[in-house]
Amino acid sequence: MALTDNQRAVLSFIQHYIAENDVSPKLQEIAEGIGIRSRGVAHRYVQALVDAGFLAIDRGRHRGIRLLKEHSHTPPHKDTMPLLGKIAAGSPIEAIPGEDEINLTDFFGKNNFAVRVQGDSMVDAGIYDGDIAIIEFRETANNGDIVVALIDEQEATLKRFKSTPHGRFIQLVPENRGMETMVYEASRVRIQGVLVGQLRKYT
Amino acid sequence: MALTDNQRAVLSFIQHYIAENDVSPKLQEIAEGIGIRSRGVAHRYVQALVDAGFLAIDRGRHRGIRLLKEHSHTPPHKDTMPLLGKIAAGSPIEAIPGEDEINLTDFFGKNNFAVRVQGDSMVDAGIYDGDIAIIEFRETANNGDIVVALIDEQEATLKRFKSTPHGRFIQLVPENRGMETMVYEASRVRIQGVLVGQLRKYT
DNA sequence: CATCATGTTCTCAATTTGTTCTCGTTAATG
DNA sequence: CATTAACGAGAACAAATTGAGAACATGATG
Repeated sequence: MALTDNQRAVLSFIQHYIAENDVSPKLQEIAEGIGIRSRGVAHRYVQALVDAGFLAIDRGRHRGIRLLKEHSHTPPHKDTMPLLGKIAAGSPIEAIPGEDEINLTDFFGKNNFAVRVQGDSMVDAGIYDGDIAIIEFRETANNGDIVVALIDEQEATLKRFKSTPHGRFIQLVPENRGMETMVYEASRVRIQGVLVGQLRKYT
Repeated sequence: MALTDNQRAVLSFIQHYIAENDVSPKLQEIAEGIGIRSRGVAHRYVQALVDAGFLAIDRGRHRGIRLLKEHSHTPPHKDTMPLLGKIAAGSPIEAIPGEDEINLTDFFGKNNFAVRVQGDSMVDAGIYDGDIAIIEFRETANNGDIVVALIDEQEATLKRFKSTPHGRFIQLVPENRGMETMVYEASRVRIQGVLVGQLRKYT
């Protein structure tokens, strides 16, 4: 039996909600999630999905919806990529399972976030406009690190970090011939993270 | 058995409290922690968590709650990273769950593999020795693509691809002033993949 | 021991949520 | 036109969940 558009929407909403929150949504939330106001209607959809075999419910229980099959549209989402040491000469490349699978957090570490780089101030370090910078949360940096620095609690910028001998001043050095080093009192600069990697995507 | 919203809140509060203070909270503190006033109610939640197997209590003892399983908030293994559009000025950066989580395969695509780049032949394209190149499996390329090419079934190399007008010859162009373009008969060159992205890790 | 703080058990009431209905609207179809 | 299906709103009810606080038992402490 085929599902109606709204039934599919509800199913999808529930799947995403559970993926995100580990618990099922309430009928009220489902209703809002698909843009209606009536709990009763939401219940009707859920019941239809139960009849169709996609869901089960603990009757009466709050948040009592359970997903049944991985009927879902999610093929067991693979999040890794094989890393080949050398491109095998001769034979067509084969991904040897378990060869060495890398993923984002294994490769760069855990306590990180990503930001899209805007501007050309670091081109000479190989960091281009549009690249994604991988930043580790940290509040301190060593001389020579490339950091995300917040200036006057206002402007965030990616620059190479240098501290003057007595630590009174901080230099933020662009890697771009043609741009000039900026110098601030240490109190005006707050380090938000240190560059640990970068991504680039060619389109 | 599934937990109710407040039961989860209490469990989370206890976990955090213990992580912070090394001892379990008293019922009064639990109550305040989740925004209620009644010790009795707090006790009811704790008892429910005991029944569900998350906690144990030394009956009567003050601060007598113990955590059981690492049922806790151990994320199985996170493979994504938050992508921040802009670094929020002012406040410390917070990872907003679901903000925009990227992972390797989402970002670069599916049918890919990774190779460590050896040599400096592409430095002027911003591809450095030691970078990881993300390659999409393909056997054909367009002029201007950066490809992994296998020459004489022997040597694999990363270069920019150009085909001569009639397709008889293939130029493999390094992006490095000081290195020269290589030209081969088309039959000697096999494309193994096209560069779609790259990673760099700073150590 | 005396006292207080804390844990435990209980009842009562309020609120939230799930469930079942009816009603009206719209669109498609014969 | 009559019929049917899908849809949305919302009322009404039952049950789950929640909150307050009294009363008592027991641990902690000087």
